[in-house]
Amino acid sequence: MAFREVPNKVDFIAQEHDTLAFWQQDRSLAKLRALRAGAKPWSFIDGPITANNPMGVHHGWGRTYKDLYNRYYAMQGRQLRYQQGFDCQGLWVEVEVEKELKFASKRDIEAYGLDQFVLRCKERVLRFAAVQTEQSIRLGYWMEWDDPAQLRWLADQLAADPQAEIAYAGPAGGAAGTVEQVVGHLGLPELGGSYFTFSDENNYMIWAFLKKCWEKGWLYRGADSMPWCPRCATGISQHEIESDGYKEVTHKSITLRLPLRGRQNEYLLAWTTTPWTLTSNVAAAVGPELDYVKVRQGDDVYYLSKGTLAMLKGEHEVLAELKGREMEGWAYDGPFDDLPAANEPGGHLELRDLVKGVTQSAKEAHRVILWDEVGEAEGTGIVHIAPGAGAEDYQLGRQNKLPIIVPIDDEARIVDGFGPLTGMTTAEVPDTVAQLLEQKGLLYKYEPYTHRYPTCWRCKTELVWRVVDEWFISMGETYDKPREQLTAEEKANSLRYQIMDVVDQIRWVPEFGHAREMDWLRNMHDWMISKKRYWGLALPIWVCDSCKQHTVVGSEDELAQRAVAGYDTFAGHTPHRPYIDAVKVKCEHCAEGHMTRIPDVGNPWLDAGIVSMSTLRYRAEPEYWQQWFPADWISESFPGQFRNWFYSLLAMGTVMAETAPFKNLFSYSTLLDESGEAMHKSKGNSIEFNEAANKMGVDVMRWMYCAQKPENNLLFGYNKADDVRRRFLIPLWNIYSFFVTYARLDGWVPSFAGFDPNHPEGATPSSENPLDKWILARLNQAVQQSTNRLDNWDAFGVTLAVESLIDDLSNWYVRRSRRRFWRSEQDRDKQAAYTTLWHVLVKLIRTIAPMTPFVVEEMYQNLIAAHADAAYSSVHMTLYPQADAAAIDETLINEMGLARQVASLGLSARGAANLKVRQPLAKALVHSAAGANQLSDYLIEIVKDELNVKDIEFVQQSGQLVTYSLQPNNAKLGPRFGADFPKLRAALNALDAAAVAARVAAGEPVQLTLDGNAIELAADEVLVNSQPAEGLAVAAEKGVTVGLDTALTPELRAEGTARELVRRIQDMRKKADFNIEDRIRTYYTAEGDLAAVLAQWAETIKSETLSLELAAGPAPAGAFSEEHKVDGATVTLAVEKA
RNA sequence: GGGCCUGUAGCUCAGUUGGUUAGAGCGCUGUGCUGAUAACGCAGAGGUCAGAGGUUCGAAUCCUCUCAGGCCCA
Repeated sequence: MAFREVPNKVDFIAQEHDTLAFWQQDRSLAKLRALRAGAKPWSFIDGPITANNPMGVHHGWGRTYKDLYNRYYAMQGRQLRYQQGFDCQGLWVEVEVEKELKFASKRDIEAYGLDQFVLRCKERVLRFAAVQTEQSIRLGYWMEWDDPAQLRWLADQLAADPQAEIAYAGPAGGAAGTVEQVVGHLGLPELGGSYFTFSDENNYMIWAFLKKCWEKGWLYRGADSMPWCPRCATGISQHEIESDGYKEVTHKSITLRLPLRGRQNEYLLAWTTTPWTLTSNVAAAVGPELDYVKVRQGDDVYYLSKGTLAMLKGEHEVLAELKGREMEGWAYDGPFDDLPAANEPGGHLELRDLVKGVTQSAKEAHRVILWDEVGEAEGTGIVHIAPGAGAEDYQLGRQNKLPIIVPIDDEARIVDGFGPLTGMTTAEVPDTVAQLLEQKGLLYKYEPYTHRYPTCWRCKTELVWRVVDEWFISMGETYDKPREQLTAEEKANSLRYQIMDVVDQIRWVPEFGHAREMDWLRNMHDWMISKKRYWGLALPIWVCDSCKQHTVVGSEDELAQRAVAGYDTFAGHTPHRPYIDAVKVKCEHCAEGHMTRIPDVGNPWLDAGIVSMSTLRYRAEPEYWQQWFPADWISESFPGQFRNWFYSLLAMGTVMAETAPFKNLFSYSTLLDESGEAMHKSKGNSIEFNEAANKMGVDVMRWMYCAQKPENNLLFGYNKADDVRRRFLIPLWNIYSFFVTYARLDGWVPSFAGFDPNHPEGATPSSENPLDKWILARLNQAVQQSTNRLDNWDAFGVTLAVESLIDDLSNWYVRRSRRRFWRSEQDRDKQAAYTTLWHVLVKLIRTIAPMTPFVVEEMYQNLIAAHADAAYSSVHMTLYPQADAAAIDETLINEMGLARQVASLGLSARGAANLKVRQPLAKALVHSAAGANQLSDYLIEIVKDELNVKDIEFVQQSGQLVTYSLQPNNAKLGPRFGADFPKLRAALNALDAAAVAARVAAGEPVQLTLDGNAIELAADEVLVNSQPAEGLAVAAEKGVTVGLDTALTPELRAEGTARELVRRIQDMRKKADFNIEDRIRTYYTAEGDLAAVLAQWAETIKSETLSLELAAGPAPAGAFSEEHKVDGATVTLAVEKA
């Protein structure tokens, strides 16, 4: 059966949709899985994608890598799991649901009802999981996907009645139960499909992890001063204050006078941009080594740093200078010592544990403390310290055993104990604070100040700092000694170092990933895992109502056993708020106490980090887990993930398995727009995934992602896509189209004797034709390189090898082979050409199948599947091509390189001499300094044809053609002569270059004298360069020189004219809209020389233009006729179909 | 302040273990060729390899410092 016709212009995007439909109808992935069942596993764990919005083109980048290595290892015969996952729990979902419901604060959520709110969160996750599933399928990401329609149906059911009984069929099985229960089982073995981090198993697996941490003593309740969003009423971790979490804000800054106790009319000058924190002032910090000055202004004396003197208003007189450390301990009066909060021993806060042992009140504690970080860039060099209202302040407060005043509640309202300020928000107080200070005579300056200030990454509300209680996983000590000197005991006590050991077991790509993860581990604080919100992992921590002790529950079974009340309310629900909160647990510390779950939910990186356990059935099927853990490979982008997913995977893997949860980690950089700016919806420069897929096509996107060094930022856009299409996809398609067009004309079909469906192109064909041998050598070279590159997670290297091969195929092999395909006789050489090109195409598309799965599938269907009964239905079921090392003829590759170089130089020489290629020339002279300067006859024929010369002559020495210069072979002689190298170079230059060139060309050694000593250099230690002699049509490059004999005989002139006429007639055929194979009749009326040429070259002209007749005389009516000027004479030409 | 990454032609980027005259694509200019494809060839202009110092016979490449941009930590 002949090949199906291939249009040379094709709608790649429409074709991709057809291919998607084919894969679905063919059930290609299921067939592939069946083929690989029982084979050696290749374990990939997909990091969960946040199912909260449609995916972006940056996800496309990562998912392309994931899919391509999955496909590559499937082609290496390995068995895969094909499970990707959705990240489902956490504040990001809450915030979007709040937006949908138009909520302004946490109170709105509580009024709405926690159970309903949690349902809305689950619903949203399911709907966006459906969207992302569709998008990922569009990208060609082969995974065991849930049916998006089914996911949407589940969301609808959840909204209608979560307790309704339903039956549900997942990709791998079915289950029945309430909607809520089914949703809680998504991704589990009985259903198959994507994993969801809100699943029961994921949550309970984290319980097991936390229980283990608890038992080891690593899980503890602590407190921290943290950035806090008053609108979300929750802490924001430092991680979440990204660069765009800052915005330019103008605040009212206050400079105030702090009266020094026991020094009449002397004041510290302190400055702040957050007036509300003055309510909680406890201390004033100075830099110990900073220079301070004592200045007089009127009757008052001020202290401030020397470098900030300019901030003083009005005249001043410097009285003295002193170092900050001399001021340590000076006591002063605080700005709000009249308020109750300043008079409480230990300060004013709920978390009394934090100030255990602190007996002073803030009023009693006010004093100057030292702090190395104090600077003079702004303010007065004296920093007001409020340990309850700032991060560094809190640390300093703890170090100096200061009282702590926490002035605000979770919505940034001033709490009781602050007199007239109580009840106001932090945003409202500046004017009042300034007024009160003015009344007390403490205000020095009150003016606007513009600076970058952190805001909530979700709602852009300005953040405040609060001291709150949170739960932490201890990272352990950071010891001040090299890691290898730690004792076993020290390591056992420190999770930090255990993780570091695990990091060493992993191959990081790029390599600097190792250093980054280590840096993160060295510096990271204890891991805060709690969040005061609603939708997320229910932290399995219960606190006793009477004795206040804590306990941790490690599984659903343990919960059932230990429950003493409220279990009925919870039963049948997923372990989420509010139902889980109803369960009371018996206290193990005091006899009769009931324990209540703390209301906090978990950090979502717990959800993501546990998947190397939860999705691999750690609890239910240890053998299965053993088989698939650790992952062979994981991948995410590196900004952020070293401290997020990579970290949480490592931490949890280390705790649970004491080993690396993955063996290889591949990471990549950031996707930006084409001008290098971050993509932002608000900036209008972002490109939606769907838009990109439907405008540029997915194969183009995928190749663009691959053709990029992953450690560099990817500049993504339509121009780059156009470039990729023109450089890669279109040439590939045109080669294919060319092949099929001619194979159809000739009725050529491949032979499938000894067909192996795993390697459908079969063994390397044998051909006598050097072009065929050459392209087969290049093909196998590219396959070898590709395999090697992919084995090292280097898709970019593959694109380099493949694009170069496609260029060779398109611009040399096919171009040079065209006439072989055109010839009318079916000889051996033509058969060899078909066999070779078909083989190259099939092996090539299989080499790139992991990267551009769509276009190669289309080609495979036509080139293979339609003809061989035993073929697999999809190219993606075949095994990765094996490079045929015997076919890689390096000598031939080099020779062809020389031939192309000679052709290129010849054309250059023609250009320089203004000799057009249509004009044949008698001879080209070639000189190559490389020594073996011969080309086979066949290659010489090619070069003659390319250059349109009658003869090629290789010359050993050609004084007319070139002059010589000598150079030492640095790589060889550098090491041999070392410091004497410059002398050697000078000595070499002093020799007669032409004479040395002759010896070198003959392979003879060269003698010279160096410092009076005779030296002998081997031929390959001397490099002979040739420069074109002046005034000839000569071009030279890298040791090869080509000269042209420019003398034109009348015969050569006539032939040139004939070729010119052929060209004109061909052009007319095109204009007349004839088909390529149409036979025509050609008529002419010409003068003098032209008439003679037409007569003399009639046979050539006829055969080149498919003219059955070339007749002198006027054209019949209806023929396509044109008048031409050739060589200054006029000729009228006419063509008509025969 | 500390860690990591990046800096090569107008733009986007390659550049292997230190070794001959630092390359490609795009863009620009000129030109040639074509039943050769959405093209292609040849040539030209375009480079302080971010800067300085060092190691070396020899540095885009190795070392130190500085500058600029980015990511992370503080």
